[in-house]
Amino acid sequence: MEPPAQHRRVTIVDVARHAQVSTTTVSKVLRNAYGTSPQMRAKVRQAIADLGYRPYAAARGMRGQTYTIGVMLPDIRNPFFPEIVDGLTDILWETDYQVLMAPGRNGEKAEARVTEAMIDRGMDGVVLVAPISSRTHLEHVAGIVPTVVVGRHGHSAVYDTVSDDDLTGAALVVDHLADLGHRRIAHIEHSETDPRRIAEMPNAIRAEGYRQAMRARGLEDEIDIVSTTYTQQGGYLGAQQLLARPDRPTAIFAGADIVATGVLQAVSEAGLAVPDDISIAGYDNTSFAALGPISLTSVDQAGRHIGANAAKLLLERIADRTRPTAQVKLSPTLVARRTTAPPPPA
Amino acid sequence: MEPPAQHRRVTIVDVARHAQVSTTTVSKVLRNAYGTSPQMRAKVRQAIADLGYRPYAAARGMRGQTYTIGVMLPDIRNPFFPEIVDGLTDILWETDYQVLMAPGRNGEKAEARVTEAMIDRGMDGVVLVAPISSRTHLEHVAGIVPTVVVGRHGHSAVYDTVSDDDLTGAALVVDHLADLGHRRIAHIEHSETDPRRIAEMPNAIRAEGYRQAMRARGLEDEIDIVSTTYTQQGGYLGAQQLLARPDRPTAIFAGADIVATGVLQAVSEAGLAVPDDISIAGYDNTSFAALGPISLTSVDQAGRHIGANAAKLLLERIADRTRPTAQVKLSPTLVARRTTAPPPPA
DNA sequence: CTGAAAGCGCTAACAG
DNA sequence: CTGTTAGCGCTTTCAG
Repeated sequence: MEPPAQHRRVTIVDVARHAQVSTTTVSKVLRNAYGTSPQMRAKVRQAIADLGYRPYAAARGMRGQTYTIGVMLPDIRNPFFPEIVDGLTDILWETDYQVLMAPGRNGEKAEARVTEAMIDRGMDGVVLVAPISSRTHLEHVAGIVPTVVVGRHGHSAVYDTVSDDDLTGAALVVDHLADLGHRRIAHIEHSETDPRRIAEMPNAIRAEGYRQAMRARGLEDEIDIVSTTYTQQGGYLGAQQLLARPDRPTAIFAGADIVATGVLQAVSEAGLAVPDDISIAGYDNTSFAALGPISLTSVDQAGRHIGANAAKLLLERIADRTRPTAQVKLSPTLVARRTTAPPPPA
Repeated sequence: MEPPAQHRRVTIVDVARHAQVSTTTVSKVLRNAYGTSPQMRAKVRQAIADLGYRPYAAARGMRGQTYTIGVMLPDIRNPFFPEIVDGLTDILWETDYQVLMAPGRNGEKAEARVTEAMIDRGMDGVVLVAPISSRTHLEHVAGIVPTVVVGRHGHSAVYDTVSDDDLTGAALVVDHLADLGHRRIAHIEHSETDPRRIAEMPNAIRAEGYRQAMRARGLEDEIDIVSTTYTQQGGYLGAQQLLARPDRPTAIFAGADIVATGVLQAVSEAGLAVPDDISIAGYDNTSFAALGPISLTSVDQAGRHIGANAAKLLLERIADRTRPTAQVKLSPTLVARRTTAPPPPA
């Protein structure tokens, strides 16, 4: 009857002893595995409750699963990503899996470090949101751990993907602006120079969608793209360039809402009124866009659904690593608000 | 000379064999531990490079450290928290530690789940940002794993704290508004009813700072607090209540910038102009506040410094779990922008 | 259906 | 300074 040593954790052995069964049985109950009688289960469950036992995930990982899912986010400042995380959590909350996130910082080195860290920690699955890493690296990761890639196009035989139809999304914006009467519609993109990634990255596809839509409207001569980054700063600098043009655009299509925030900033500093002097549209329809004083026209890509789909695909793949990969593509919609209006009279 | 089995990880045994040394030696080199000759180190390093070996963190955790630090964030939407994370990462990036984050979702149950998950995964240390859990729970966690609590006041003998002087911060806002000539200054707080937490939570202390400052300016009869939450939605609903008052306030002090976004929304919908009809101030000085069209007066609490301090304290505590706990308190500053101005003439 | 025993990859004692 | 050995807590064969 002596008290347990101050800092020793309750282990499976303690539970087994308390319930008068073997550790194997306890382990089976823990995993809801096949082959335990109801009485055994009840006894074990009681012992677990009595002792306040929780399995040590690190140890479980040595033989089986860690019940941990890693989510790599490119940028924790972009208000779009929380939507995806919410969608993931909605699904995973009901399961035994714990979600752990890490910032990829929009850099190949940082992303490699994060993915390696997740692999080394024995994570059962990973969700990579808008990764910039090479396809080779993504497939390498997916070869080791079940992987879902979010927001990146392209078909892979080893990982599942969930993405938004960025080509269509960009066209929605261009058409909306052209319908309002704009011709000089400029675009601010997140710079992408690697040809191997151009076909896959959402930012590159939005830019391509912009080009195609401009051509479709007979505005090929008005195509005007500034390359910066999907950050507030990127939007600010990009807009400054555009506003300095001799024939400045009457509308700016920012590749992401976070970019639009910087654009608004630059436009306001230039003493221009939105939408009277210039129209602004974003992409992502973050809660920021809906905000009264901002009221930004934006493309909604249903981040929560994206996240939920990613979670489901990941669970399926964890359950069966050999099933064929799936590509889920969701359709965006345009939410027109007060930052877009007909252009000022020439 | 046969190739290694397709999917077996390279282990410390492989490295030891390749370098013709014992696993102990490899382990020591890995940890930069005392007692290895330069030649040994070189040989081992070479073998590690040759084989592309990376230690399996889950296994290391069984005996020693996992080289993982957990960060619990209450709300991944609040743009203030990335600042803290950046500060943490600045320091931890140089070390072997990997930062993994999880959302506490502003709920006691969710927080318990997250802290347990971190403990169960053998994390070497945790940073809890603005936790709402009971002090008992915090001390329980800190008794198991080195812990730094951020943004919560109160002295503990088992965990270190880093916080902002919220009492002063709130006073800065009230004084600023009172100096401009406001008397009917209202405050929107994040509701706190648990008496045990009132003395510790930053939201409660900001509210108290507001009360004290109002009294100090002889405005005790004008004290007007609405209790909601530190979210955009909370700000929106809180402002709607305030604007419906028969004698509506001429200034609203929102307890956080994210709250101010909702306030701006409600004010705009009510057809009021900022700052001509009503002044608005926030707290946190997020990048959103600096934004041109918003230009929100706010209190800067140097999130990056908070994060860096937390990281340093945590590393110190991991190195020496018996050193006395420290309480770092940083001083906020007011950043006056365009959402505050003298009240409209009565 | 249940249990005994081996071992996952690593580190910590302890010898030499 | 280096190596041998014994586990960490759990899951997994494999017998009973």
